[in-house]
Formats: sequence, C-alpha cells, structure tokens
Amino acid sequence: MVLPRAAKTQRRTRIQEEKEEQILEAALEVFSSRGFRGSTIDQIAEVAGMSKPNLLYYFRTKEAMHRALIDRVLDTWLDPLREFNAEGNPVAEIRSYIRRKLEMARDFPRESRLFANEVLQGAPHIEDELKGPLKKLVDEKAEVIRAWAKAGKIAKCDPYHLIFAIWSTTQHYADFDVQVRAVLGQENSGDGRFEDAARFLERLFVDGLQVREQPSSNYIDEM
Amino acid sequence: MVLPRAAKTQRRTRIQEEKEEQILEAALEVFSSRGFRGSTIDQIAEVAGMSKPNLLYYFRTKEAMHRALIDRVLDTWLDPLREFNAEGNPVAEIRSYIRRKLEMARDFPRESRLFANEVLQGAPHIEDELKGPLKKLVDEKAEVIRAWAKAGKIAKCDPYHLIFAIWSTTQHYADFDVQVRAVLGQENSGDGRFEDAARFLERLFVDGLQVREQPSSNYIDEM
DNA sequence: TGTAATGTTTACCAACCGGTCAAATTATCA
DNA sequence: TGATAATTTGACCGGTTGGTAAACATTACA
Repeated sequence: MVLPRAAKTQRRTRIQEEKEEQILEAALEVFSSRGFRGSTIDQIAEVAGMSKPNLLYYFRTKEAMHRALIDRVLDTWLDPLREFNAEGNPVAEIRSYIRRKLEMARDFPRESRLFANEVLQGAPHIEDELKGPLKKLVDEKAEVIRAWAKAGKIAKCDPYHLIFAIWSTTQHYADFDVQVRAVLGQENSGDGRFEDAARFLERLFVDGLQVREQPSSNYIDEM
Repeated sequence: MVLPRAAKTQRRTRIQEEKEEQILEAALEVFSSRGFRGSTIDQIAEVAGMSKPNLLYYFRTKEAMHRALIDRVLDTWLDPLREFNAEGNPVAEIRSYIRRKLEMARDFPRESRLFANEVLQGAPHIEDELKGPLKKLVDEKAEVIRAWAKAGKIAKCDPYHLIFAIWSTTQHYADFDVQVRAVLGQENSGDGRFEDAARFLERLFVDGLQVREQPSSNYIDEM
C-alpha cells in the first residue's frame, strides 16, 4: 500500500499522528519566518528531522502542508475573540480581550507571524477564511460593542475599527518583535515589555473608551 | 567599458537615472507584495519592462536592488515622526502624527508592506537601520513625550509603547489591507475607511491620553 | 561623422526547487 | 515467525532561479 492518509484504513496510525504533528510544528517554524513562497520543503524537512520524500509521504504538496497548518491554527487563533462576552462588564471584557491577545502574541508569536505573512502578501491561501468565518465572528462581536455604546456603557465608536486597533496593537509585539526589541534596546527587551505593553494598552483603551459627558476636545465624532 | 555604476565616470547618466528609477519602482511593487525571498528578478524585470540581464546591469545582485530600495524609502518613511515637534501643542502634535501616518498608509501602502515584510521575517537586511537611525529618532521623540507627561500636558504613559501603538494601528490599514477589506465587506471598503479610521484613532488616542485627576477606573498605573 | 563608452539582449550555466519512483527498511498482527 | 502493509530514503527529473558571457545596439561627444 502506498497511499499515505485516509485511504483504505480510515483510522490514523500512531506514527501518522506523531509525524504529522512533527511536520506541522516544523512547518510553523519555517512558514512563519519566511512566508509561503520564501520557504522550501527541504528547510521544513531539516527542521522536522526527516527526509523530503518522507514529508511528502504525509503531505502530498507544499500547499497541502500549508493548508493543514492554517486550518489547525486558525481556530485557536480566534479563541480570544470568541470568548468576548456580551453579558459581561464592557470595560472588563475589552480589557481582558486585550490581555488575552497580548498573551497570545507573547506565547504564540509564530502563529501570529504565520497569518501576518499570509495577509501581508494578499492572503492568497486564506481569502475564504477571512471573508467567511472571520468576518462572521467579527460582525457578531461588533454588534455587541455597538449595543454597549448605544446603552451608554462605553463611548460611541466604530466597533470594527476598535477591533482592528486591538488586533494591531497587540499583534505588533509578535509580528514586529525585532523592531520592538531594536527600539527598546537590549536592556528593555526582556519579557517585561509585555507587562509594560499590557499596562499601556489597557490604560489607553479603557480611558479612550470612557463615556464623555461632553467632548473632551474640539474634535467631535458621533456614529 | 562594462562597469555599470559609479566607476570611471562619477556622474550618472540621464538613462541611468531613469532606468534605476524604473527598476526601483518595479522592485517596490514586487518586493512589497511577496517579500525578498518570495520575489524573483524575472518578476521585477517584467514589471519594469526590461530584460533580466538589463536589470543586473544596473544592480549587480538582487540584494543590491533591495538595499537601494530600502535606503531610498526609509528616509521618507520616517518623515512623519521627524516632524513631531516638541514645541507644539502635545495633543495637536499627537493627533497630526496619527493623521500623517494614516495618510502614508493610504498613499504609500507598498512602502509600508516592504518594511512589514522585512521586519516580520526577522529584518535580516535592515537590522542596522533599526538599531541605529530608527532607535535614535524614537529615543529623541520618546523624550519629548516623556517631558510632556511630566509637565502634566498629557497623561503619564510609556512613550515607547505609545509610539508602537500609533505605528501599529495606522500601518495596519496598509499591511493588513486585505483583512480589513474582507471584514468590512465590499460596501465599506471604499476610501472612506481611512476617514473612519482617522476619526476613531484620533478619538481613541486623544481621550486615552487625557490627563486624569483621578484614575478613571479601578486600574492604576504610574510610571 | 567616427569611435569609444554606454546600454541591451540572446544564450547559457550551475544551483536549487517541488515533486516522483523504486527500492529498502520497519512496524503490525494472524 | 512470516507475510503483508506502512514508513523511509537515495537517486533522479523537469522547471525555475540568480547570475554570467559575449555579441549586438545605441548614445555621447570630440
């Protein structure tokens, strides 16, 4: 029998499980740091510690590897947003969303960079996911935020751009890590930078979304 | 004579000027959308409308092209931050910095993506620029912001993370354009999104940096 | 105008890339 | 144990890649 996966035998072997895991781990390492086009199967094979044909025994093409990786990672990547709870206290919800996103940037920077690479290059492989599941989830949560604003629990603001702002500020610490470290200098590049970032961002968003009795500046915006 | 540039004749020809311009424009197009490793000289040659060896007549290697491009673009890219004026009104300065950065994201998205691609992949070609000129400039401006905070003109906050937040939120609209469009849907993907973003971000940062007589929430932070 | 310098292209090369093949090795289980 | 299926690898293939060589074309300028 030469068919690799899901052929005659529907069950997956223990070896299959382990090797596919190993390969996807290596693929994450390589794809996240070089992008799809910039990565080679040989590189992934080397990181995974096996030969190229062996990789291709488990995933028939480079694209298949990439797709499996995206599918596996996308779900967990969206978890923080899913936890966003309409019933909770708005300010507390936003604050803990920021914290969760920042923790993901700290603990799973490769996953963040994987998507960043992909989106940056025009999202050729994940367009459907963006326009489908992602948009749907964001639409839902945006509606929650809009309701909070309408009820006067937070300032009136465009919920989509609020979400974008939280995404960008938090993921920045994963995606632009090299730059952040370079600017902060060696002495401030320890793990403490995530604590500093959390403090700053929570403060920024909480105060920035405070309800104002009257516009705090000469700049007025209403939805 | 076979030497392309800066050899015997110190002056640059008119043709050299034009062709190098043409090539760098094409290189920007290609590098910004596929990253360094993912781009090929042939692609750049095609966009530039000339043959591959002709490109290599003006830039001896792919790396040389990339370097010339980076050098050319980096300066203008940092202009908005340079304009940041210590003498001006703090809130107005921050607001207009946001606006300038957002205008750059709108008008020069390829430049933004060029750097994003580079930094995302570990900044293998611009590490020196990050640790040198960039860090120096940011250190300067951070000092200005710190002085403003000390004088009570804006809220006390970590100036570095403030700058990171402004960078990330504004550049997001260039770097993650595909995602932004996908989430906003076709109807909201017109140029109006930059106006919406500007309104949201100015509001967020201005209110978020307002001086508080007393902490507006149960969360306290002092530098 | 003539000629030397500059600019352009065709043909090519070695290294690399994604992927195949067949043979060899290892695991499974009756 | 032995036979069958699953796994692994070295050798290889056609296409692409960064880059070169040399001939050809064009420009600048005395």
